[in-house]
Amino acid sequence: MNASRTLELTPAGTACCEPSASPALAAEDAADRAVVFKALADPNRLRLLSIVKNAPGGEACVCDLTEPLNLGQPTVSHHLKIMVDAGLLHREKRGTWAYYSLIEGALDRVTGLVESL
Amino acid sequence: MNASRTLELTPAGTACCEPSASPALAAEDAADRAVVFKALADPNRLRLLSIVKNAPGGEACVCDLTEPLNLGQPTVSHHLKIMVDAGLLHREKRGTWAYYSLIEGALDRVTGLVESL
DNA sequence: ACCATAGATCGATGAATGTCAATGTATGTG
DNA sequence: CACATACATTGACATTCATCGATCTATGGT
Repeated sequence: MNASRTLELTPAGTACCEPSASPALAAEDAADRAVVFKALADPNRLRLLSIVKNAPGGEACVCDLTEPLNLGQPTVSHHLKIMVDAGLLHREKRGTWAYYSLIEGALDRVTGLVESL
Repeated sequence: MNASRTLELTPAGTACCEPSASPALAAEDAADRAVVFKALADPNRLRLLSIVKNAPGGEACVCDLTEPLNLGQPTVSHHLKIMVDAGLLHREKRGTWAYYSLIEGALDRVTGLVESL
């Protein structure tokens, strides 16, 4: 129910003052974008993303990810969830395993967020 | 003395185990990229960046930035410093004022970091 | 039904982060 | 020189975050 770039400016009902236009990103839009960059703002998450993206078949399960990063399983699950919530990764449960894959066009959307600043 | 994308893999002297290659981002490379994404991972910094980028003349001083974001001056200075350290912004002191401007090609370099994952 | 495995979720904890008030440092002006 | 202005730096505080151990929830195999 999200993922729609609203692109609204001056939310119209923010606080009390500053009624006129601001030539910047709207606070809400900035917060939305920050969620995505926050998901990329951790070295281990970048490595996870890299492994998943370049994995054969384009997907990897948690058990494949915990060893190369030398992280505990709960930590890896936590990082993956953050990237799923940010709209970067897709999670598919098959049997006992959970396969994570890069969402189609997600990285292009990130570059769009950068270019449209 | 930084800003050089090293692109080295398997730093060769990390810990003790895992001598073989890992098909992921090297830890050091991931850490370097995370610094840039961390600089973008805050709503107020994104708004600051947006204001600076779209400012007439491509530059803005701190006094122009503290009001539209409703933040204190030390906070704005702090955010700007983070983006300067990340290689996104350039700082030039002219008289009493400090003018911040987007570094040439910085955003393109960011998109490069995303695409080369 | 029992057990093993894969993964998510739940606390806890130490580190990093965003924010501000107070102070410090230049630079310009009288 | 004295004073004001623009900004940086410091210290403090509250919040967020990354990580782990322990536990819970499937799912599969015997």
